[in-house]
Amino acid sequence: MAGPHHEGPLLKRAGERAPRPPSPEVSSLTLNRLSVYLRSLRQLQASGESTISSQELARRFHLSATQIRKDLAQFGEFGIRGVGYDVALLEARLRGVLSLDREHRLIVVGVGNLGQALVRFLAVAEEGFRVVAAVDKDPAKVGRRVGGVTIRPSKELRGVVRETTPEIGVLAVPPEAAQENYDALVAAGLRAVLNFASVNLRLAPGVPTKNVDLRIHLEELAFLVRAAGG
Amino acid sequence: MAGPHHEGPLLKRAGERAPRPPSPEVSSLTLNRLSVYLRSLRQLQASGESTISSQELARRFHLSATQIRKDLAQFGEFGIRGVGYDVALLEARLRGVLSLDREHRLIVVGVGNLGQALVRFLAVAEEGFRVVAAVDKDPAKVGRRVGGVTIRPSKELRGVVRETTPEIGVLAVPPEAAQENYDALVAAGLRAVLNFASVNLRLAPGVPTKNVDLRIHLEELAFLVRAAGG
DNA sequence: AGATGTGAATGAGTTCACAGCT
DNA sequence: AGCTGTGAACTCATTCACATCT
Repeated sequence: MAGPHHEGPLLKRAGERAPRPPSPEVSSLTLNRLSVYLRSLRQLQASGESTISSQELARRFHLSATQIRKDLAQFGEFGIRGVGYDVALLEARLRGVLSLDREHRLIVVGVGNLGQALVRFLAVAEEGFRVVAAVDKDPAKVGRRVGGVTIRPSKELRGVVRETTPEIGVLAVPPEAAQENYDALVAAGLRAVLNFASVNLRLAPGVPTKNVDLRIHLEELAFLVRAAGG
Repeated sequence: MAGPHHEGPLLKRAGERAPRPPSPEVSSLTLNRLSVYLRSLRQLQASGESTISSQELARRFHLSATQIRKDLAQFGEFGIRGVGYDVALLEARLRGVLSLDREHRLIVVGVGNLGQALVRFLAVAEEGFRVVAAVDKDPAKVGRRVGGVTIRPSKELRGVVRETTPEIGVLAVPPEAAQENYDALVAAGLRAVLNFASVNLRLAPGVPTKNVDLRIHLEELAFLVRAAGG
């Protein structure tokens, strides 16, 4: 899982002109590592490094050199043999692969504790993603502004989506409301969903969905603490 | 790896008297699915079901029957051939396996947007886990109460840990402060860490650590949206 | 010389298919 | 008869080892 359990189908196609035409499906694991590589490259860029080998990248960020090369190989040839990778170039390429060269618009559904924190967090920190709308069922919350957006009623979801054209829905409602809100997001035309509710959603085909479940992580740690002799 | 990148080592040992003495290491994937099964069983219990087969469990919650049986097999024999599983019994067993039969104490480090939401979320919603302390570097935040705990200064971490004896640390500080705070948690004797900062931590051996990285999930969805023809 | 990119080998995880119990 | 529990087959992921290029 990252989000561990059931997730949306993975589909093909890589970076636009990258020499990997009808490549096979890319795994979630690989994609998630690309994000990690990208983050690491940004850090290198910030500290002025211009070139790096897979080995050095691995050493500095606790990764595997072979795996870096294998992962990158799925999207093209980005390095120079005998030299390594140009930091700025690889960074740009990975951004292209992950389609971070354009902005992704988000709508947050459910503005409780978590939803509110997510709106603020995303509003501030997350370059490449922008919260364009938020809805909540509770009339008391409607009209309030959070992190630059005004909360609208859940019932108007469809209209809000038409007006603000988000492509990714962020579900932060209580578990019992998750499925209906998920279905509503799909019906409204959202292209992907990030789900924070602790439920096994019945997924719509063609709408990639990732689950983030705090409780699952805590329970894993609870097990590991005891397994380690706690 | 569900939490995608580097994570702590997995260790052995299952449910106390379960007939699986020195079982091999349990994978993160299996553990995370156990959490899902447990959640599903709770729901069945709530709706009054007393017995269920792996097949029916799979059908209702979009899981795999074989996988349920294989996962459970790592910890003992919990079912009755020809019949299925006793819902209440299996629920109790899984809680035992995951060591949810006792309370796990948490300390939250960093009480910004996310940290605050986490404290409140955990304070309210998460049975089996309890936030016993929160610390923050910012003197302006110190002394304020959030979700039942009073924020204390990060500098007093060691003392706070001695007083409140948490076993799991929840890291919700900015990326640049993550490593030092992680190290401080380890030094203070925490047994596990749930990290929300976007960094590749240099992990302490013997301290299981899970990363939850919002940005990684969003980037995966960004890729998938385009791959699906967006 | 030195690093990439990659086929082959290994390992991990899932699914199949059925023996064995109730 | 029906469902669990599990070895065997298979699929997916990682690592090895080296041919290839600069």
